[in-house]
Amino acid sequence: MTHFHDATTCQSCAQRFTSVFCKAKQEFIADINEQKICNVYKKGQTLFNEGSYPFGVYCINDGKVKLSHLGDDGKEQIIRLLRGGDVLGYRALLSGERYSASAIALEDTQVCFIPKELFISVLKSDTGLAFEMMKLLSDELHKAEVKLTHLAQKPIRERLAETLLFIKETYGYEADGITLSVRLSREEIANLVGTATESTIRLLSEFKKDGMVELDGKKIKILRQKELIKTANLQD
Amino acid sequence: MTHFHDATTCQSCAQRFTSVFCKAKQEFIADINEQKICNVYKKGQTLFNEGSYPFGVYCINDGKVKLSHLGDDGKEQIIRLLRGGDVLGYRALLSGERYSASAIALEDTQVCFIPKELFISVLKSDTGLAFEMMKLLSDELHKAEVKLTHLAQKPIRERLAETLLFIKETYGYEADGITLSVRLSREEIANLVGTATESTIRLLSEFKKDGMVELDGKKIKILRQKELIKTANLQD
DNA sequence: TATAGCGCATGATTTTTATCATGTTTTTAG
DNA sequence: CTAAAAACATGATAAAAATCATGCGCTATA
Repeated sequence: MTHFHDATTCQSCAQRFTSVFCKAKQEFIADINEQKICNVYKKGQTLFNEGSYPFGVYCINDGKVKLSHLGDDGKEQIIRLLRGGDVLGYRALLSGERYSASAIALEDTQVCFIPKELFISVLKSDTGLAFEMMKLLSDELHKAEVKLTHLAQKPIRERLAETLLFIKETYGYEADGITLSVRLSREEIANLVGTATESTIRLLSEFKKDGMVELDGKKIKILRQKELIKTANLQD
Repeated sequence: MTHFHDATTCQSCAQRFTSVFCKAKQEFIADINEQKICNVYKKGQTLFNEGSYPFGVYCINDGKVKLSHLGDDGKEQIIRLLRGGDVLGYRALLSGERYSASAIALEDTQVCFIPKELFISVLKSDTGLAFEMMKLLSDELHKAEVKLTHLAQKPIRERLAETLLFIKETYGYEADGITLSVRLSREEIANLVGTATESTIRLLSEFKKDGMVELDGKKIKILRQKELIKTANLQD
């Protein structure tokens, strides 16, 4: 079983320099530290469910989480991948709606929960944090718009290559420097790319044949990142 | 040529009850009123261009604007449609980046420009407005995520029906109660749906044959909204 | 007012992608 | 440890969508 760092206080939290909250004033960090509730979710467990009401925000201390939407026909669409330092659950809270997506742990994950009232009150008194939140939302909106454009305009082959690079950007490599450090099923990759599972499987096999990746079950190694970038046909 | 209402002051502006700014405190509204610069953009004119730096936010007083992205291969993707009361340009400003999309007037449009420094300083001092902005961003993010899911999972026929309904929601009908009150080219509709222009033309013809719409050049009349909703296969 | 160009329309064809079918391998649970 | 289920893989086929091609009609403009 995964072993976690000590995160009993926000002041000693491993994420204290990476999270949005690092910009909050010390006094508020102390408040958060008092009221936060830490929790460990095992792989596959749900932090919150689409359709339910938000009671606070979640702050990932260590681990990996996927945020996914159900399409009108019940098919999962993975909207975002989250890692240590990321905050989630704020979107529904800020727009005063139910959760529009479910959050599920991709591996054993340590999470701090910050109650709604506290979050809102800190946000009200700490302008810096409010601006950080606005920046965070703006960045997410930007990413969503770019993804939207690619989804509308790029063929699946390019989108799969892009998705593999995105996974690498998000979670990085294992110690060997080439294995993606997350285990996703082919179906999950498909739900990230926005395609059928079989298409993903087929294209991954092609990428393997082309020598760009190596496949070993759910372990994916990136052998030629440059070619993958070329395959993804990215401008930036 | 279009004739516009008087909008010389924010206090008498037709949008003073609908815009996000309606939640700003009176004192700040007065500041904005002093520093704003009003302008009329003719159909086809650009308010700002993807890639350039934002110097403020734009507030539509009256008119219609499209916000669009260029895909990596240069194809337009329409991200949002805006109308009187809508604000634009804030995303890039808040995340401190260049514009990631261009804003182009779909018809003669009256716009107020609010300089960056003023916008930021009001946002700093007016918590209510900051929360409104966070809510706005959250709502946009939500819409983008839903659109993303539909783009990934729904066939073009459903997406076109949904787009027509979306246009209706955004701009409404003309006096006759059935004609969409915006003139978009087939290509623009395609760039909203995320498909090829020919596919859009073909499907619109089908919708016409099915008696759901009536086509008269760029004039589109919705004859059977219920069937259109069914065709869009929407859950909510 | 002639005409070049654009937007609209539609047919034919090709490409892309999803679906169905089937077998194999890997996990999971009893 | 073993059976059942889930995940992976791959071929065959069907469906969806893009592309190419052509023609028509409107409109901007020289």
